[in-house]
Amino acid sequence: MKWDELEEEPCSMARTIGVIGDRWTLLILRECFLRTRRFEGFQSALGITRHLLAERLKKLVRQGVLRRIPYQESPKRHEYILTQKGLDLYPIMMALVHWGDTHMVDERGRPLLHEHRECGKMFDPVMVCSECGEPLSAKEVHVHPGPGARPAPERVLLDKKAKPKPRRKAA
Amino acid sequence: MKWDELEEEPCSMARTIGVIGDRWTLLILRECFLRTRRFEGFQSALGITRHLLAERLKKLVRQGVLRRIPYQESPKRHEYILTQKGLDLYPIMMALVHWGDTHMVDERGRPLLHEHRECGKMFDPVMVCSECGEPLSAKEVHVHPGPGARPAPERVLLDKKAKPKPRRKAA
DNA sequence: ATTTGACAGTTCAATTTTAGAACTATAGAA
DNA sequence: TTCTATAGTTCTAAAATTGAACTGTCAAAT
Repeated sequence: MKWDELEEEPCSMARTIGVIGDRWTLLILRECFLRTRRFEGFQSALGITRHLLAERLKKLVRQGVLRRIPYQESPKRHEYILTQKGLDLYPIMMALVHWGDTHMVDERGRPLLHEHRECGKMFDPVMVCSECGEPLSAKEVHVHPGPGARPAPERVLLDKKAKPKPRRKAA
Repeated sequence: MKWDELEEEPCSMARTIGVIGDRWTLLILRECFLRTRRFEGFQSALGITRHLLAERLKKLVRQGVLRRIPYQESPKRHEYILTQKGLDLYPIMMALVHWGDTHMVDERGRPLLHEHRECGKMFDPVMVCSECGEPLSAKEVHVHPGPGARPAPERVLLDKKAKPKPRRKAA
């Protein structure tokens, strides 16, 4: 599968993955949220090769996640700043951090704590329903086709083949 | 950077990325949440090469995100089921979908709608503070080192170098 | 006036990953 | 016996990534 194909898929997750779904891009975005703005800053913080960094930054700019803003003339220098589209990635970042905090910490505990300015407390992010405010879990959610739904060709194929499905003696 | 190194980093996000931070793994997990359980199911839904699929499934099992459960003897066949650790990835998945819904839809609209069983309504996921319940945004959150924090070697280096930082004439 | 250093890239060979396709193995069904 | 379904494994070619060096601009230091 080529990368650009992902963005064409009738699936919001696939499209998002097409934009930010690789290791380096996610780490670059982490740095963005930690206030890194310049090429050298990203490079030395991450140890990414300059080649890849240049490429990834270009892509993020092309996608409208970052904006390339001059901060100096002669020689021309630019900073990479999160757009609103980029800032909207925050829940994804926090969700990644929180899962790591929950399932990937060692004896030493969490590397970072997060303080909510509004209430002044250290917090965890919680994902809730926009309608009733209750916390969400996979089992309470049902999926329906939306207006942008299209049958994926392979699925159609599968469905057509969906014969009686012989179940053999269970384990 | 090697993949295993990511899991060693003093950063929950990097560790999470080490486990699920590549295109195919994320797409495989999408299928898991859509109730796909078997090798062929993943393969035909995604069009991933069988080689990579086998590898990714193995890794997810090793990481405790999926469990490999026999559903049939002779020939031995297994299903891949989300563990609790895997189910806990749900907020990440929803955050990815929601960003795509917000920023990557075409004229046709959303490919999928989500219904919350509790309240019966179509919803969007919202990330809120566990302490005060208010929605979160990047600017309201401050980061502090936690018990598991370690100075990254490169950062230390950077800090030492952090000289007055000559600013040249602005743009 | 020349050298040094910071910054933001670009280029290129070597290595690693991924894609695509074919192949293996088991066992029930036709 | 042959066909099909399932779950892989193996192999080569193509693509992506790494590591390291190189380019170019300008300010500051010598």
